[in-house]
Amino acid sequence: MTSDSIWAPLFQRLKTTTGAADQDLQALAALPIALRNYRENQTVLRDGEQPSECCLIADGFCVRSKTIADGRRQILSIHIPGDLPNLQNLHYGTVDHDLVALSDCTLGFVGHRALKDLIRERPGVADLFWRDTLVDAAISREWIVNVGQRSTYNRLTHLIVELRERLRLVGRVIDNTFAIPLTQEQLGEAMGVTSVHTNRILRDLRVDGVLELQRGTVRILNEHKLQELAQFDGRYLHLSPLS
Amino acid sequence: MTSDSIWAPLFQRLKTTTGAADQDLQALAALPIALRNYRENQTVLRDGEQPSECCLIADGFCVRSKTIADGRRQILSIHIPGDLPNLQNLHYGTVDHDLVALSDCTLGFVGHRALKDLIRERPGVADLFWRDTLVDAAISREWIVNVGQRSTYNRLTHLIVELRERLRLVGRVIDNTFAIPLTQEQLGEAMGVTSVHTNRILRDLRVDGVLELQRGTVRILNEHKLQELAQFDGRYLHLSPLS
DNA sequence: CGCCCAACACAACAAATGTTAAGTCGCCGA
DNA sequence: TCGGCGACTTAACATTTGTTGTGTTGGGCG
Repeated sequence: MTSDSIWAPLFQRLKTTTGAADQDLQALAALPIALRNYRENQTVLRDGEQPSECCLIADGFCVRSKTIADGRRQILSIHIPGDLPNLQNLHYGTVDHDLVALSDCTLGFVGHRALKDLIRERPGVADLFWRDTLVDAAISREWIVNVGQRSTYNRLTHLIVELRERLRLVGRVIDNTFAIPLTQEQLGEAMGVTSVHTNRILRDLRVDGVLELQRGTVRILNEHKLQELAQFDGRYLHLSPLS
Repeated sequence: MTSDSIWAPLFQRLKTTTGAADQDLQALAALPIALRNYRENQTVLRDGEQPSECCLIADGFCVRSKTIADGRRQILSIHIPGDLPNLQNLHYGTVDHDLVALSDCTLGFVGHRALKDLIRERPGVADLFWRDTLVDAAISREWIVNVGQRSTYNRLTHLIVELRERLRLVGRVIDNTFAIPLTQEQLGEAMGVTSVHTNRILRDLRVDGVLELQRGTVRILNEHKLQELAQFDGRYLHLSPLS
């Protein structure tokens, strides 16, 4: 994997969603970055750890998750190529959740020292990163709405539409088909329901001709119905520089 | 209200949770700030708005909330004196939720221009603010866990314990009694359940001798039971500079 | 090739939560 | 002082979701 292809999804996203200056991106691309491969289900960061690097997802899918005392697990966010899932550790030491690879992944690691120096040197980079963490927070808030208020049926479509919009940004949607490499158990953990119930809802969506999910790939059967169910308003993704 | 008392809760929190430099705090206190009073239920920021100021809660309680198409509402976070609930608008223009006063409130408003200048001039202030938004995000993630995985009974105790810890930081807990000025309907909106069910759970907690909630004030009846139910692990609040 | 195991599928029943409806309480303003 | 209204309380019933259990499927690996 070349330096270009490591940074490509992040830069692609930043260029369309922010007014990122080319010099700032070049400065990023010049950072020393260590590539590491993770396998499906491998833990990248563990709750309580104090990492000294931030990671960039170059390829593959990861999730943030938390496990509570009785063993139940909640998936907090799904991360895709171009995401920086632990920028927050630049400002506080301890991760308060797990980061787990959903699929085989390639991650790039950049040391805090180098990042902090770059941020001081280039306020534009600080702005890009800060904004990125704020959009991440906005996505978390919408996730709360999804889990708290939408019916499971609508909830699943909303989750899928959000993921599709984010995957589009980094060129991962082809022919309206895209990867969502979560098992039904994991989808349930993302939605706050059991795998049995997730299975019920997926069957309903299939029977109703809305969408199909097979071996980690979504196929949209009826875009109109999908939109109607998801009630997706993407403003919270802040896709344009001024929004 | 004097300039001191406006900034006091924020400074109190920053001093214990971060290694805030006195000069940075003094620079903050010197910012031009416009006080405005809001009444119970008054909307401070409306979804879709493009504010040109950030606000500081000097006194009172606010909530962030989102309303979906069918009218259901989800409360996303509870904000207390010392909170900066819309710092994110420094980096993207549009608010993607409502901010509503729960009680009569006094808010201080500082213009984006002045804040941005200060941030450029004093990287220490930028760090304080960035960290603040990151802790806000961590609280949102725990909120997802609460709504997604905990039983309603445990969920309510967790919400209450979190609020107590945050209120303690700004000196708003006296004799283990503190304000939580949400109606049962609003508590339900925070937890993703109906007001009827909230009422049931509150009765159970009262009958079980855990806590009582009357006219917006919590009284803890059995601290040990409360802890057991809430399973509260405050690490996500990042209360000390190194955590 | 055939075994094995995780993921998927689905049914029956149990538990949690929502809905609707009714009545009570307590405060504020006319 | 009284009336009204929003918040609280509770019950009965409906619906959603969880639990348990039992098969099936499909792909990796000896």
